[in-house]
Amino acid sequence: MREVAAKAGVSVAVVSAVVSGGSGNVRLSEETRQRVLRTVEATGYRRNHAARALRSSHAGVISVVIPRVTNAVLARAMEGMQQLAQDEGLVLMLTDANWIVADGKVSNLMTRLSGTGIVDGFIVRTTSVGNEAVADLTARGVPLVILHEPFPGHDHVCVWVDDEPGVRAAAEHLIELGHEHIAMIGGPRHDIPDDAARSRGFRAALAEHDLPLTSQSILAVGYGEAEIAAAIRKLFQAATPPTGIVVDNVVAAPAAMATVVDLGLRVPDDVSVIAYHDIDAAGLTRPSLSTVKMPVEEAGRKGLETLLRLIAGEPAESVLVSDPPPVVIQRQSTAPPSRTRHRRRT
Amino acid sequence: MREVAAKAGVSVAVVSAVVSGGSGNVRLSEETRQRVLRTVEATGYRRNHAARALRSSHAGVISVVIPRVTNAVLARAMEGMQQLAQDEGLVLMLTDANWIVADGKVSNLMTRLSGTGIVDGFIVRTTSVGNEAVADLTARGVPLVILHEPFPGHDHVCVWVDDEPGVRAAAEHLIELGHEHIAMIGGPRHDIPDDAARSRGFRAALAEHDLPLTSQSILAVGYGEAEIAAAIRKLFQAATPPTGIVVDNVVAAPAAMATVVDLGLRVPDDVSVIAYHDIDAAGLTRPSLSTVKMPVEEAGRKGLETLLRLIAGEPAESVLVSDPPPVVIQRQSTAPPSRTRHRRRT
DNA sequence: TCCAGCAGATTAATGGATTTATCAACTCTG
DNA sequence: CAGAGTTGATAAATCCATTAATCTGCTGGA
Repeated sequence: MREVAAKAGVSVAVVSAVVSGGSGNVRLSEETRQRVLRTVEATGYRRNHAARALRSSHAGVISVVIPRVTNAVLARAMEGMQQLAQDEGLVLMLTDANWIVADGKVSNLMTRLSGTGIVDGFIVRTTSVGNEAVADLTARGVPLVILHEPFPGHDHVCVWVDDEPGVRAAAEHLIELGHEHIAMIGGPRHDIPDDAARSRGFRAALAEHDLPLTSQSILAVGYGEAEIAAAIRKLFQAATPPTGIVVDNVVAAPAAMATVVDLGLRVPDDVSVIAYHDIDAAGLTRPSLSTVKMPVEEAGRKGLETLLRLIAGEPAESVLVSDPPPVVIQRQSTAPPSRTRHRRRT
Repeated sequence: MREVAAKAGVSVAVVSAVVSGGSGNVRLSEETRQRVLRTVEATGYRRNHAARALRSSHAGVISVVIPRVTNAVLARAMEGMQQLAQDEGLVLMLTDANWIVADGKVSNLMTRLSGTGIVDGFIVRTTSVGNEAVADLTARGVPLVILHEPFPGHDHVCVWVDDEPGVRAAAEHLIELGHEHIAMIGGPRHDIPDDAARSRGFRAALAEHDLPLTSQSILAVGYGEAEIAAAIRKLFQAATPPTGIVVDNVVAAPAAMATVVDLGLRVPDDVSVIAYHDIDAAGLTRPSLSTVKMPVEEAGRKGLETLLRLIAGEPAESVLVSDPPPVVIQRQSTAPPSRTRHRRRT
């Protein structure tokens, strides 16, 4: 910058003002501005952000940590954040949570990023409040927003879509089609206690239509292939297997569908399947997958908005985004139950 | 840091040495070390990375920019990078290329990150050398590695898997099963000129077995759903439609399979499909997808390794990783061609 | 004519960690 | 016991951009 200033025949303060778009009480004539800009171009000057961050204690970078970067639902949330980030001149930095846990102890990312200067705050997706990293960060007073419904008994700032009406809409779709035996599957075990939103939504839908709810109706098993497969098999070993299944997250749907097919059942003829959350890929399977579209982009945007408030030192509260409301997107995987139930081939 | 130094009764230089693990010619007694560490703990001191980066002109952050963060193949590459990053104490920062292109002009990310201080270098996935951002960065002398085979006539540093034997293995798998009419589909148009590795691999396999290669054998259409669908339809409008298809990237497979199914064709009975690159999700479709597994993790790791060399100012060359060699993973989507060809239902 | 006011620009302090040069005190060695 | 060598630690320069405080002309109004 000193070099640029020298070549342009001005002081560094002027260069700084030009480059950062007018700062402090430094006023510039248009002519000087242009001359400096030309010099910047000519010298190939690049602003040093470390220095900028140091001086202004504001890095302009937000770290987003999610369990799997390939998760398409969270990618949609990030798209929402990105719109706002763009407007605010912020950069989003995505990290897979699995990358930052080494030998059971939490991260690198902690030690490297939580310090001042590199990132201004965190947006984290955890399904468990027990997460060490999150506890540590909040304890240190680092601005942090969790993409999840609020955890009862904890005062983390949480922003996410409202799962209850979403899952309820999924269940109601099946009920409206005429299904009477409906089960729900998926979700990290600790994420679906009896009072969690998804569970509530599912129960509410069934209760409202006087449908039976057994101990087998809700299987919370995590998103692992093997677990999902086992759960599906379990469902169809029951005396009255379901004719409709709500998969509580679309990312668990492939494993669920595969198992259903492997059991010799046809979708939707023998079983209807609807997944919670909508992603593009749902339209590309055969049968394509009916889903419930949630305001995930909006939640992402709201999450960043909330984080920015936190960073600015303003008070911020947890929010459940419910606008626009859940929309059922019917594709090929849901249909009225057939009269003649097919028997499992094996 | 000054505060910590004061409380521990030492100078800031000592604290710096303790925190950064011994630097310069500052020697420490074990006793002092412990005392400082305790003070750091007690005061909740967090190292300011902006200052650190400013002074040492080394941020410890690598920016990875890829077209779609949900791309599972690239996620595998990132896992490879991550191993090395962990060892080196580096942080990887992932950004979706789509997020950083605003109004057709390139980015935010450019202006924000390419300056010194925030990131030390870039690993970029582009399939086109025309990419403005890449050209700009390399012109500015920013350390950058492209995840792609080398672009003829350009001297970018490129690291990737060797597509030629990979695609050849895919085609040979079909040939070994007895297929004689084979087509290849997918890939950005400009990514498959006649002499590109994938094209070469495909041609080589066919040539070696004296199989016909027509103008319809290789359709490079990009990864868009609609384009893929149109290409597949085109294939089956031909006089002698293929009995085997190589989809040149597994991320294009869902759209391809969906279209095949929609045409009333059965996989693998009527058509065998094999995809280039292996991802976990390939095992979860029904029929599950045969693939060719490439050393993608290794390429990712090698890419970062090369970037680090560049950052250190050492010379670095483009590399095509070919160890371990391609492995065909046969699942349900490939089988010998059936004698009695099914006709398209519609 | 004189001064207030303003446009346009400069000076210099600042942020926090790193690192070289330097220093004090102590231990050997011949 | 003098001088060399070592250990343990400090002072101060440095990295680069930001910005509050200041300064210089110049213009318009009284």
